[in-house]
Amino acid sequence: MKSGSSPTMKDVARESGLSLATVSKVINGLPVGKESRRLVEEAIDKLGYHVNAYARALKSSKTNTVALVLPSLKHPFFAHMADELTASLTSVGYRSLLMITNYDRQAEQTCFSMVRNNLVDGIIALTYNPHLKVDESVPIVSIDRHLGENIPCVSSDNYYGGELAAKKLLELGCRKLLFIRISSHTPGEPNKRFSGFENVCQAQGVEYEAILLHDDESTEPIFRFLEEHVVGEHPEFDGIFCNADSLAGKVLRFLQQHGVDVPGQVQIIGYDGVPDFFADQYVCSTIEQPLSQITQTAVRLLLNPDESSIGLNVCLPVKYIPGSTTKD
Amino acid sequence: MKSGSSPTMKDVARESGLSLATVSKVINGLPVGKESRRLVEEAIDKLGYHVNAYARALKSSKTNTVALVLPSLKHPFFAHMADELTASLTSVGYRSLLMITNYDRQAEQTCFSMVRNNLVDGIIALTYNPHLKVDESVPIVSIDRHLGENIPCVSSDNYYGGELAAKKLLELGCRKLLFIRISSHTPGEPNKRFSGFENVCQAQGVEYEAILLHDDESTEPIFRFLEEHVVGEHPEFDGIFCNADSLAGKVLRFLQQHGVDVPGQVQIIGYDGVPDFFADQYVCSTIEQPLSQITQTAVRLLLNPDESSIGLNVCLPVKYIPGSTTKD
DNA sequence: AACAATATGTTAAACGTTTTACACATGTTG
DNA sequence: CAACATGTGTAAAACGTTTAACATATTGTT
Repeated sequence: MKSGSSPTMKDVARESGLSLATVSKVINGLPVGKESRRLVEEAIDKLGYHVNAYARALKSSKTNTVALVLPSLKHPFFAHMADELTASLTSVGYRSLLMITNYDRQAEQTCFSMVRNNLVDGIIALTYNPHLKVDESVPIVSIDRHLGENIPCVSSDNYYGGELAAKKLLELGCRKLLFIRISSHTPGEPNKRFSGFENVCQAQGVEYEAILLHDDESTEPIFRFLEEHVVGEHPEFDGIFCNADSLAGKVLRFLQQHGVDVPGQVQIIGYDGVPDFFADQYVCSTIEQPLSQITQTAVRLLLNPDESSIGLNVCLPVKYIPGSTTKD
Repeated sequence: MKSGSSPTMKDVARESGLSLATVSKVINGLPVGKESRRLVEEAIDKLGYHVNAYARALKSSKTNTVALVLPSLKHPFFAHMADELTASLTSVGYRSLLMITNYDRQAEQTCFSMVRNNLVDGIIALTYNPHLKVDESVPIVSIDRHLGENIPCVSSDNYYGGELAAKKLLELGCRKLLFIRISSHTPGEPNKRFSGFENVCQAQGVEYEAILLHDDESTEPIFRFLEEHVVGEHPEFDGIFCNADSLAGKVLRFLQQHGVDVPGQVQIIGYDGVPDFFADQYVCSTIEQPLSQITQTAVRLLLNPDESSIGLNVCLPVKYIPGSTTKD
């Protein structure tokens, strides 16, 4: 073994007096004589041998690495997602290659191209680019968005989540509902939250209004709307559903600063259900996404594509979590 | 090219009628005839060739990948750190291999062993294990902790941060200070926050007390202490310095729930300076760590170890950020 | 005692790059 | 016109594994 560089299987073979193939077998847990195994293991210990992942990947075209393509880690929901995905992957012997896109379509495309045909065994992605060119040569699992006919997608039950929020608000005595939605320009599963919400309102003949904000715009218009229709003695709306806790947090703060009593006059329900790390509690009443289930399912779907028990598209149950912004 | 598998340099060579070596030169931007370059590039486009990162890494022992070893992404500070580290690395053509340790010493060791001698070109780590065996064969940059004589460490100016907090509280009229510290069992740079704090108090002859909580313990004892010495008509302490915003957030909430007027009766300063994502503002008055500088320095230090302008140990300036928990 | 059958090892050819040493024109110089 | 620098391209040997195909030793069966 040349000093400075690390020991290879060849060195182990020489040290143990056995052949390269035998060493390989020991390393990979293939059947090998008891005595030989001992000799090889001793040599490995003595030399401090570690398998070279790159040589192995080259030969076996198996990298044991999965790319995680996420918009940002500044949003706690995505940060938690990355945390749990990595944990899931680690527990089954995989590594995570982290790629952050900053919600940029070009960057998303770059990620998908970079991993083309090598580098990773699969991709778990949460993307927005509607024209994403996906290469079928690498298995992909998408979160919250359909990327193509054959690409598995896992999401929470957004439609039901929307229904649930509307139902809860009505149950809690609200008479006129407001849906505030911040959304990308891309059609994705989360848009179904609105359908569910609308459906309940219409079925129950309840008045409602919905305002939409694109994620590349300022939140100003929303605040102006609130100022005009909610702030004051007699708010026009007494129940607000926001399609993200982060948005709900801002709405809550704005209303509080403008003297609106939450949940007294107006009740608010958000979506996502990531606890606020600092306060160690939920920011507001919310529809909680089953984050652990989502990540675990994504990993399973990616690594066992044939496991027929899970479908191609998985929709996981959401749960209502009462918090400080509703009367329950 | 066999169908199903991806094209290799060999295929490109055949397609372009040139040799393997020439193709390699084109790919790596080495000098090559104009016409040859064109032919090769055409063939690459036509076949959709992508270089195999593993073969390249094997041959050149350069992976263009850096391991990020962090305790968790559930804590926004670390999440932001991962986000920015990845951005920095991406901007210079590197990839991030994400490894989460969950503050577990064994897991930390596993990470350090896994990357041994291959897999990555370097490690950026924030660890707690005091007995971490580090292998000098891979360049390491440590954050907030000295890992060894030759291992660069980058941190914020913790000592000055502690001083600053004490000075500010005194400036704002506090008479008796409380330092609440949550800490791992490992001696690390952040412990200097206390020294700085203590130093100012002693120099100015101000009364103070410090309580310590290990990060594997419940926060109960702290709450009991607060209940006994702070809650009530006449709080014994009128200025509290917490060595983390997350801790400060909990203290703040506890005091508010028990009727203490913050910042009226008691003022609080935290440490870290990560804005609360939901509220879109700082949780409390705080000593802000220069996160971007930390991450950028870590990356520079890792990739240009010889650049003598940066020292082996870098200590970056902190800043006081007034917030809702102090009177300024 | 002869011969399968089985257990255990070995040899050598891949995997897809990079890179050193070399070959061959072509043009330049004394 | 020999001698030589220069510009371009090629051949072939690595890098450290995995794995098929093969060799040899061991055991059991008649």
